[in-house]
Amino acid sequence: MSTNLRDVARQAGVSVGTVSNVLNRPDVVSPKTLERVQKTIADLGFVPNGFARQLRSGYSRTIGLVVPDVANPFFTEVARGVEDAASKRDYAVFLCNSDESLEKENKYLSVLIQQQVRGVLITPSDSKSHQYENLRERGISVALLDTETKNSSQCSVSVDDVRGGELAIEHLASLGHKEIAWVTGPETIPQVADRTVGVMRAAKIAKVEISTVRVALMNSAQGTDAVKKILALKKMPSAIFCGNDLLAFGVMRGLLDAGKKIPEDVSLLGYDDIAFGNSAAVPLSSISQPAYQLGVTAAELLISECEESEDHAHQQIKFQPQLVVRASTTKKK
Amino acid sequence: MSTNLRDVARQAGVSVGTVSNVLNRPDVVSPKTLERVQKTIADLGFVPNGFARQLRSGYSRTIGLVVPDVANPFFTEVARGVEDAASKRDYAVFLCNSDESLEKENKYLSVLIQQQVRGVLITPSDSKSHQYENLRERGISVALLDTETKNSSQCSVSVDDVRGGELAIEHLASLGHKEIAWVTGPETIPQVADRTVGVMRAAKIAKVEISTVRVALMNSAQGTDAVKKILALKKMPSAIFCGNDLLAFGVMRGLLDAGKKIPEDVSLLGYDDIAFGNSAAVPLSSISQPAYQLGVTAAELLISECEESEDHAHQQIKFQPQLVVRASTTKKK
DNA sequence: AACAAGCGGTGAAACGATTCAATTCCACAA
DNA sequence: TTGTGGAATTGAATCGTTTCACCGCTTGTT
Repeated sequence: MSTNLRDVARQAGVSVGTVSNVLNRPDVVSPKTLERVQKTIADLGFVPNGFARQLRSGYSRTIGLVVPDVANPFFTEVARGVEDAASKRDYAVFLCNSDESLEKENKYLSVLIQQQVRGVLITPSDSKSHQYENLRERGISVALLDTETKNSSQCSVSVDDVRGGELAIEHLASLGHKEIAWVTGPETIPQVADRTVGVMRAAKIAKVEISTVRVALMNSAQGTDAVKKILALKKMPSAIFCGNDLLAFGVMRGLLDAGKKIPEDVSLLGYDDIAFGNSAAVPLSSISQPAYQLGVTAAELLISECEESEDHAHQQIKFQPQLVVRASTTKKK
Repeated sequence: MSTNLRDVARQAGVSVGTVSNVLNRPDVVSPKTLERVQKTIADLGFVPNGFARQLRSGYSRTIGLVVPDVANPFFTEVARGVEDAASKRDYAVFLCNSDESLEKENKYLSVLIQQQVRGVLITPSDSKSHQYENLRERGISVALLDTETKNSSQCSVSVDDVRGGELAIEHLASLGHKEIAWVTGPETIPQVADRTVGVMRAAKIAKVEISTVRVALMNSAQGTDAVKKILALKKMPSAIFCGNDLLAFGVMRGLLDAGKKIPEDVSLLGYDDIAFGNSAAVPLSSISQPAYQLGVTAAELLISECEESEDHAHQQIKFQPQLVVRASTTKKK
């Protein structure tokens, strides 16, 4: 079979304990021995057996990442951030797509328990779920990703979605728009709910009228469908704000197909500022979130929680969204 | 700490062997004992330690997925396919981004060995690498993803890149283009090399002149940079074919910024047919690959290889690319 | 010379499951 | 009563690490 510690020890003429030290505490081994053992390890192509290591030490070096859908460019960026940060700390990442289904989410959490992950980074698909306590009881750290928590007994990394909603409406209002359509997904999604809060708050202050257009899934196809509903509104809005860029792309296509000009006839604003916004038919104005940074920060926070569990102070980090103006929004005529 | 087999055994008044049998071979245990032990397990909330189980049995239920970059929409789709298929079989997936660096790739392979994955799905960043043999010797199955292998001793799932290159040039030639720029990455990437073969073969037949413009990384930024090189060519080509859509988006932006009209001044053709092609400034014609299907098929193949290692027949599956014509390519004036 | 301190290194005891040869149990036949 | 065979159960060995008490050896101090 594959070579093990004992083989290396025999070959290098030392004890297994010493080889283990070379691996885990190189500083306590004499340089001469260190080098010899390292050479043997390289020669034999030895890689320690993770199970045995973890069995003995009680801890794995893996974390789970549960997101609604990596295919959503925002989460793709987040995932890269998580992966890069974890890799830097020599952690491996399990990728799980919950598709915003609580059932799938729970199934994945069970799998992650079985895999004995050290921690879990999760974007909950639902605001209330008790499963997390179950994980904690088993000694698995949990940190919330792209979700705020009022509960100070856990870490969270989020973007201020309320502020994002405000920023959007403030921008459109400042351009003179008084009737705005807000195209978004189900309110059960925490981010959606928060953005709506911001939208409504800013609308009240700026005396803007909001027509909410609800879609079931926040993807491009549903955006195109939503255009029919928008065109059927009693009064055609002069600006449209979409819950994310995917939705906005769909809306853009629907509008263009319907013969509307952007931004001359209607201004369009997205959310997430994904990379393709620049290359869109009309370069898309959007609310930018630091997705990659979000992932990196979350992973670092989670891992440090895992490793210093004693004196770890839970942190709730909140990033600020930013308005990025491109060609799709302009002054109301 | 958490309860273990011994605790259960003591509590139920049986030996650890019996408890293990209750878990793994309930049929050999007498009904009376079975029931008693199961009740004890439930009472204590006992969950077997996966490490110990796997250490002894030698097998895990995890696979590794190594791709150049999940942030590339093509691989994002592939990853979703892999994840969905693996999840259906109760396997968990480790996500690894090699960034087309052999060094990173090898580092990740070591990590995967440590994690004792059952199999690895990899898109090699380099055509020649011996590390895979190393994995096989350790009993880890390896299947090639988006890469063909002439070696019938391993599974591979790929798309016919040579044909893709041909399709592209045949399309452009049929529109009357005689000078075509081929914007692509390093030939060390197998897909790139194959597409080039197809390009050259079709060009020869159609009597088309190809100017190759090489970039280091196949992303949007480098596409924009490449435009300078294209504009500096002795003779401006009437069509540009890009190694992937990301590159094409960059080229598109560069061309538009330089005042060129697409497709009137120059036709532009991409590769991968990613979802945003439709929403681009000029809807992008492209060569489409069945990315999600590729991922699903690869994962199923790998897992079946892992589980029936004895009588497993290695398969090399090759999908066919398809031309998708949108607005960015047209007849030469 | 005696002793302490420190460094390198050793090897056996965990970790928590699975496995399997050995043992006990029990019913039934001789 | 003894013997037999099969089913149920046992418990020690095993997987490949990490950890830790302990042992020699060298060096420095008094």
